[in-house]
Amino acid sequence: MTRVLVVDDEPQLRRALQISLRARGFEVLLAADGTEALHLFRTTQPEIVILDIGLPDLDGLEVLAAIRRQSTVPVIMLSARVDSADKVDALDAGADDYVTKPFGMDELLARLRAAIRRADTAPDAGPVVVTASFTVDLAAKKVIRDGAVVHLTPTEWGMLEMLVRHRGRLVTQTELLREVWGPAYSTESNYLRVYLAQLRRKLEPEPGNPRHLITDQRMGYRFEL
Amino acid sequence: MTRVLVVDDEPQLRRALQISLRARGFEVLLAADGTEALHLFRTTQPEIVILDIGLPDLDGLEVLAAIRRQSTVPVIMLSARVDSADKVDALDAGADDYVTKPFGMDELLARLRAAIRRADTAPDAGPVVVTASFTVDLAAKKVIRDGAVVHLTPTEWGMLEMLVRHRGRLVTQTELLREVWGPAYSTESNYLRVYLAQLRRKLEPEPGNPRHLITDQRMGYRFEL
DNA sequence: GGTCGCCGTCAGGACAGCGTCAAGAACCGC
DNA sequence: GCGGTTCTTGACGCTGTCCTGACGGCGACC
Repeated sequence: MTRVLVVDDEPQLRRALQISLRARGFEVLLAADGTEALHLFRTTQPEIVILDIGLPDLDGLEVLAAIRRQSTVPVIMLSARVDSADKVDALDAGADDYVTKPFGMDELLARLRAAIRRADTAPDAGPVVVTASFTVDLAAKKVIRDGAVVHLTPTEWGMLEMLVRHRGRLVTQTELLREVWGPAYSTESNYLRVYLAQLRRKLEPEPGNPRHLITDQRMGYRFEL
Repeated sequence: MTRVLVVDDEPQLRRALQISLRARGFEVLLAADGTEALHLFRTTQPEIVILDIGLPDLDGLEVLAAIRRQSTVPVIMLSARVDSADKVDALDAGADDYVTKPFGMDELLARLRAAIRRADTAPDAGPVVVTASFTVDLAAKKVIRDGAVVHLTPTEWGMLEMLVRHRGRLVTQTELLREVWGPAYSTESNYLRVYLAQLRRKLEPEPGNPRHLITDQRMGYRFEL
């Protein structure tokens, strides 16, 4: 199901969009301000974003810039202002489309479909997770650090993928074992320790003092951005 | 220089667009009706099209459909009608954007830039992939190296095409087998190894130390530019 | 303060997967 | 039918990956 992130500070409009989009088969994620929007974006990686330009905390264009730094996901801007200069700014900042309020739901949906269609024909548009030290491209199955591709073995990649998909959350040893090595493996004979050390050596700036691949003693491991 | 095809039956608007676009560094091609537009499109292959929806002979949507049958070039529709249904039809028919008359030249130019940027970032638009060592023309099914066409067998081409279409991404052995040999083949009996070696011999400067046709042990293969 | 469990580290052996080669089978155009 | 191209297959050496066991450090708990 296609996930769409809707960012707008008007509760009525949010609800209207939620209902219309859900009826069209979209999975709808709602955010009322820029901070919430960016957090939701990072954690859920939606396929498309509808972004109001006037937000209580951050400017819509700032949110757009932050999204563009880590993704090429289609973004449709909403605005109450018909001013032509605003449109120009938004489109040049990397917006894919610009719709002025009030708008017909039909038109918005059509522009949504057009944006998704364009994104679908572009093969590259993969979800990308960016940290301060490296970038993980889940679709391409590759990691980029200092501009170069870091070579990972299948097991290393399997662990990293599992951790990144659950970024921010704790993943137990048992979960990792079952996911990477298969359901039969549930007791650990230090596979994990060896491979996690390997990942840290390849990815962490200071492998001895990890920032992203965190271990929670006696619980499991955690990936932080 | 970016070529833009402008299709509109109003001479004044045509001239205005021609002047503005030429001042912005575009090469402008003008057509006054649908037939002329399609002819010009086929012969000149412009990078972007601005297409009025109301034309004397063909409907703008028909022209759009004809273009879409042979190209994914960005098309921006113009219309005097603010009717929401028209926008929906145009966008669903494959238009990339929709601008209602009268419009500000700034806005049109911004939408033009946005459309071109999208097309540039979508590798799908350019069916030619260039590397440091050779050039792959996906549309013409040709590979050129050192100025000469490299002869590839159908199977070799199938593998290369699959890899190039997913350039940068990892492609698993199973995916390759299914795509090139058909869905029935899912286990590898060293077809891949033989043909990949063949491709490397024909394309890589150092076949023993490949730069573009990379293998990720136990995972699959990857095409790098 | 000692013991115990958990984690990180290291190095080495086993082995599956990869690259390579060459020869036979299948296919195609003439 | 014939020559040439293309595809398939088997064998073999080698490299990268995986797993293992041993060791040391650290904190928790008794």
